[in-house]
This record gives sequence, structure tokens and C-alpha cells, in this order.
Amino acid sequence: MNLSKRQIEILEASLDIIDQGGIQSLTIKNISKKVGISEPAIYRHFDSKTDILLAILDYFIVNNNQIIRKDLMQNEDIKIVITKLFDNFTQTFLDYPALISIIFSEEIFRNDPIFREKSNRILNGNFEMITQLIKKGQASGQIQKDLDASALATMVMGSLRLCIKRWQMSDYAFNLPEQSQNLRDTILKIILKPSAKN
Amino acid sequence: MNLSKRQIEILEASLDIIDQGGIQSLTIKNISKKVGISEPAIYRHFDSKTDILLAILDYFIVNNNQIIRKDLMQNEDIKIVITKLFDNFTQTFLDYPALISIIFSEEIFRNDPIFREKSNRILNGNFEMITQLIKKGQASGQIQKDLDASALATMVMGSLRLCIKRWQMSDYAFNLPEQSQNLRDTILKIILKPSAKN
DNA sequence: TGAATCCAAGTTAATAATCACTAACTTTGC
DNA sequence: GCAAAGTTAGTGATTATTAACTTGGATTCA
Repeated sequence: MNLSKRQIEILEASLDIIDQGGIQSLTIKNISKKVGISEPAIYRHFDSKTDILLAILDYFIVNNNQIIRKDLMQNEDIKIVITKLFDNFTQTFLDYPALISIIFSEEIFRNDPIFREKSNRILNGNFEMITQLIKKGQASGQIQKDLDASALATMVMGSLRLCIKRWQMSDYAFNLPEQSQNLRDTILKIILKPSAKN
Repeated sequence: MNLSKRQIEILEASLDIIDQGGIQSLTIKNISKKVGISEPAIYRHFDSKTDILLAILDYFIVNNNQIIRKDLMQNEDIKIVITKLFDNFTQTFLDYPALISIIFSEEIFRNDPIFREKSNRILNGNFEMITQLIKKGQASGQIQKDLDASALATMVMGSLRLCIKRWQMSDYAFNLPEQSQNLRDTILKIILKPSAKN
């Protein structure tokens, strides 16, 4: 996983193209146009288009996730953890809106079994992480224990995803941080035990 | 919007193809193969591939939504409304799993401005409906008033979407009704005022 | 130092496959 | 007997990819 400057340039161009026109517009021609080199020159850096797609998943997701994960796992205060989870994600997408297409890449990568497997593992990995965080919060008495952990994880992850997706679909028209914070605070208000709310 | 038998057959074949291999595998050739007629025969029923895609949106979503909407809007008990919302959606996708691809069609239809506009309106329409239902629940005193209605709507809609998406990605491996009910009950437990819980 | 060479990264041109779609003809059912 | 719905054959455009050649900058060697 040691990418050259040009390889990264190709991956970022690909991300922009997917962001702007969906997976159908990701062609070698479009990539080469955006990078500013000829089509065959792309093949000096990647063996095939499939390799480019796989590299996108690795470069933009797998890496990124491991950083956030460690940070969240180490913290004991569930309120801080969820705040970080929301704010971190929001900031990432604020900085690189094109990444939203990758977070929702399940639909993009569905035509190939290798991609399916990979994006499935990413989604389930994130889901399991959030479930673990919530279980920890329940064990330490900060979250009500009579609430199903995986249902809460679905709520947290699902609402964050929908919020971001709607922002993308609106052409980034509304204030994402504001909406994200609103969502975060509402969720915290709901799932925290009264004693852990301040 | 009066579709012939063959037209509906074509739309259902298209839905199956998208469900199995994503939008990239939706070709006239694949459609004709699935329907059992030649490629040019498809054009006796639709002027273009674009027309087929637009008809998919109309046939599977716009129609369906209006039926559910009326039913939900008429009911006064928010607990019943949310239960119906979850169970109705779940049953629909249980009956026609391929429809899940259409619910998440934002990514599919992104390369064309007309499609974008259309799927955007569908998503926002559903979101607004749920927001209205929650506001009604707050006005009648069943839902806590200090919770932001649109944040709750994001939670309800986002969690339901994620639950269904994960079911699809797992190749329908887990028990969807069970998970959906679990999610529904957790959400009800959380947002209803104590007095409205029984 | 300066010439030889070498290779990574670019180019133009062309490949077969596939795409949506059309022209022209045939079948079929009312 | 006629129109809707099918067929075969072929269109030009676009797809990912390859072949063959060029360039430019670093390395090697006399």
C-alpha cells in the first residue's frame, strides 16, 4: 500500500468524478482528462480500472477508519465519544465532500463480488464499533441498560448517514455542522441516563 | 401513467437487474434477456433507456408512497403511526427485496440532473412527512416537546434505512422483521413520554 | 566532465467488446 | 387485413485495454 504521487492524484480525480456524476461517469477517459494525461498513461500507474476502484476503497476508507477507531475506543466518557464521533465525521465530510460518495459506496461497488465483500466489511466494521461503544456506555452506567445496543447503534449510524446524505443531495445547501450538532444533542438527550447528562 | 403488461414486465426485470448487479448492469441487452425478447423489442414499449429509468421511479416509488402517506396522516396515535411506518416498510421490502435498490436510488440516478431532482424530491418528501408526524405527536403531547422534530425524523428514517440496507448487504441473511421490530420498540421507548408508553 | 544508456512515464494509434439505438422485414392476434 | 409486437442485421459511439514509439531525467562508465 505505498502509493506514488501520481497514483494518489488518480485516486483523488476518481473520487471527484464519482462525487460529481456517480459511478457511471467514472471512465478511464474522464480520469485521464482530469489528471491531465492520456488514457494509456493511466495504465502506467494502475493495471486496470478494477485496481483503481479497489485502491479508492483502501486509500479513503480503511486508512481513515483505523485512526478514528483508536481514538474513540480509548475514551471512557460516552458523551465525549459520541460527540467526537459526530464532529469528527462531520468535519471530514466538510473538508472533503466527495468522500460522501465513498461512505455510500455500497450501491456503487455492487456489481463485483470482491467490492461487495469489501464495502460490506467496512459497513459492518463501523457498525460493530459503534455497538461496542454503546455497550461500554451501558456497562459504565451512562446509557440506559434496557435499550438494545445494536438498535441504538443503528440509530446513531443511520441518522448520521442520512444527515450527511441529505446534505450532499441538497448540493451542500444547508449548514451541516448545525444539523449534525442538533442531531448529536438530540441523541445524547435521549439515550443518556439523567445522571450522566450534564 | 397507464402501463401495459409488457411495460410492467420490463420495469420489474430492470428492478431485478439493478438489485442483483447495481446500475452498471442495467443494459438493454440484460433487460431483453430477462424479459425473453430481443433488444429492439424493448423499444416497442419504451422510447429510450432514460424513459425506462424514469418509469421505474414513478412506478415503484411515487405510487407506493402516496398510499402509505394517507394512511399514516389520518391516524392520531403516534405509537400506532410509527409502528405502521416500520411494519409497512418492512413488509414491502420483505415482499420485494429488489425495491431496496430503488429506495437507495440516489446513488444510482446521480449522473442525470432530471433523475437527481426526482430522487431528491422523493427523499425530502418522505422526510417532511415523518417530520410532520412527529410534530403532530408533540402537539398532542405524546412525544417530548424539547426534542427537535427534524432530528427525530432523521433518526427514524435514517435508522430504518440503515437496517434495511444492512439486511440487503448481508444477502438477506438475518431476520428483518425481528430487527425492525427491535428498532421500532427501542425508538418508541425513547421518544414517547412516559404517560404515552402503554 | 561528458557521453552512453536506461527506464519510468509519457505519447499516438488501434484493438475488440459493448453500448444504446435504428432500419427493414416478419409474425401474430383481433 | 392491419396494426401491434416481434425478428435479424447493422449503425456509430464509447468502453477498457494494448502495441509501439518517444521523451526526459537520473545513473553509469570511460
